[in-house]
Amino acid sequence: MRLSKLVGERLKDIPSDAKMKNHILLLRAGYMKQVANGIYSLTALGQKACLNIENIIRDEMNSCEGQEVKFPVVMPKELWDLSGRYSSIGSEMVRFVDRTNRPMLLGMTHEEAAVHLAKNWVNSYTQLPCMIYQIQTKFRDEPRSRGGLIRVREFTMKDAYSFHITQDDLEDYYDVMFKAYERIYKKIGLKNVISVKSDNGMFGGNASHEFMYLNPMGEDELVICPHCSYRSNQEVAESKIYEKKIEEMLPLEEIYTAQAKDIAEVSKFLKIDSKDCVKAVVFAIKGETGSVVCFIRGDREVNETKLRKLCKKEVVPYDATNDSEFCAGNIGPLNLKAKNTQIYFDLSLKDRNNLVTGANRAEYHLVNFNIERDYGNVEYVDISKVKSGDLCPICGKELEISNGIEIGNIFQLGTKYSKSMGMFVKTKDGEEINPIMGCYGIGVGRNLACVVEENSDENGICMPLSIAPYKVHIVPLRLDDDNVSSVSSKLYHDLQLQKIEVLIDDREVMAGVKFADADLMGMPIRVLISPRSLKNNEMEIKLRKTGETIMVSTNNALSKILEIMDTNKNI
RNA sequence: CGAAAUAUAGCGCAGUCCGGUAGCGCGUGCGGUUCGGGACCGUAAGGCCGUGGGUUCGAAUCCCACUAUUUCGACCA
Repeated sequence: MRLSKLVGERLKDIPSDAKMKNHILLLRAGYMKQVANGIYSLTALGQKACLNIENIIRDEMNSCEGQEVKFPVVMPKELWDLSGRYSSIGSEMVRFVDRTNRPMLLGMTHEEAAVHLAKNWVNSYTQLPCMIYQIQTKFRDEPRSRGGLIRVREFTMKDAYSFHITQDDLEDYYDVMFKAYERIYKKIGLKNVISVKSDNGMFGGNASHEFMYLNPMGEDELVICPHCSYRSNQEVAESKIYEKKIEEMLPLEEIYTAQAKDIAEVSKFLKIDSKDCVKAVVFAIKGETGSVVCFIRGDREVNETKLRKLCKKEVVPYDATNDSEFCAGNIGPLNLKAKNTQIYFDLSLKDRNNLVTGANRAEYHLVNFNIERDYGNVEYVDISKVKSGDLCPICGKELEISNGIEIGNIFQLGTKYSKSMGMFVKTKDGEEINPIMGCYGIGVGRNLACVVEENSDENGICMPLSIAPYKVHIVPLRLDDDNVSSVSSKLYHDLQLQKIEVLIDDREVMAGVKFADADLMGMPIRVLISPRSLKNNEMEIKLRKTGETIMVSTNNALSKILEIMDTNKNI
């Protein structure tokens, strides 16, 4: 490709909308252009990089006996009614009607399509296990996209679906996919990746893991044990937070606490540790009247995912300030007047006494509150977020919290979809069962964004060889020099004959401009051809990532480039 | 969906307070001098000032509504 013809402008200024490094660089280097909120066009650079990632994924899926298929982007409502997800998924799914007024939707995931495709020709255990996958556009009407390709509404993703007779068989295959994912991240140039236990969310099912690219800008909070293998998404993380503090019970007393409302104010007012306070957190139930009140130790936060699972309702944080049912700022278990309320006590309150809690009366709190003595026996449940310094549920040592970007996930679905959609296979014994399913996703663009996040410097992107849109970037200086012109165009054609993707900077501009653009776009191998080096019949090969420079004779340039590409798969 | 900000040339921005027919830098075309890290000189093109309404002799500027984008929060496989 001739750079002068390459569509997509390179920007000197930082686009004012971009915050994350990958977003800034992909825009500045001309890999993509925003069309609308969370919707981008890719240029040839962006598309080639994505295709390279897709092909790495494709190879790995094929090596796991996957069969590449293609599901439709648009599906009829009835298909999704079978699984119940047409109604259970909210406005992130785009719904519309076709011209005959038939309700349709845009695919945001394809479990239903996968079962629909497989159910009619998979009838016997002899056909299982099998896996089908696709690489295709998904649309999710995200309420808030951000970070360039990190979180978008329209994106390309590989999604795979496997079918099994037994749970053991699924687990074996799950492990095969787990390892394939690890190879994929390594190949595309992402090192800082870990896997964590995750929530099953709208998929339902049993075990699931997310692959996380560790990054402080990541939207997911991860709980990691540095001492053992425990790694979990905060949503489902557990910890030992049990800190007994049992003293002689003192008499319950109502005291004036003025305007002190939140835990920070109350503990400061009373000069006590926030761990000795009972925090009340109120949630509303989506689509229903009534509320959920959680009591938790003052220094801790409620994990909404855990709470949702526990009460089996969609709960959302609720501002009780103007609700006369509650005396906001002074809510406590004792004398709580609110009706139609579920109450939960977090484990963090167990075996602690002489606590401070709201008196359900403005400007008053109770001190020396002892749950069993003053309120009664309660069942303590785990609804707490894990905090840094909590103890690992496996090894008991201190946990750490990190942020990560989800770059892939694998789920054990169980029979949720095969059952609801009536897919049956006959076992060896002639029994008809619903096959057990797994599903496995990777977002292509998000992975590209993470690769750029990890592989860049102050001058621009350092594309890994494996996914670089062009492997070699020829930079001829002084194209008005006949020798430079002919030597560089010969190398250009020779590389093309070798089927190597090559970019040549055929613009008659100053050296600095060419260098800056080459750094920005980030092709891994740069070949500099100039009158100066040609005097010695040489050209200069420079590796973008390491800065390493190799002088090579004109005759040996091609073979040297091939050698570099062969031996430096990791540049 | 809640809070805030922004919207002027391809990109980055000034002009808005205090109304008088739009400017800077980069980029782009042309001519020239340069040219191994974004060089310089000259010259030219490029804007319905987000959209709609209002006030006014006159609106980028004041008022109202809407829309889009961004940030924070809510939400989210």
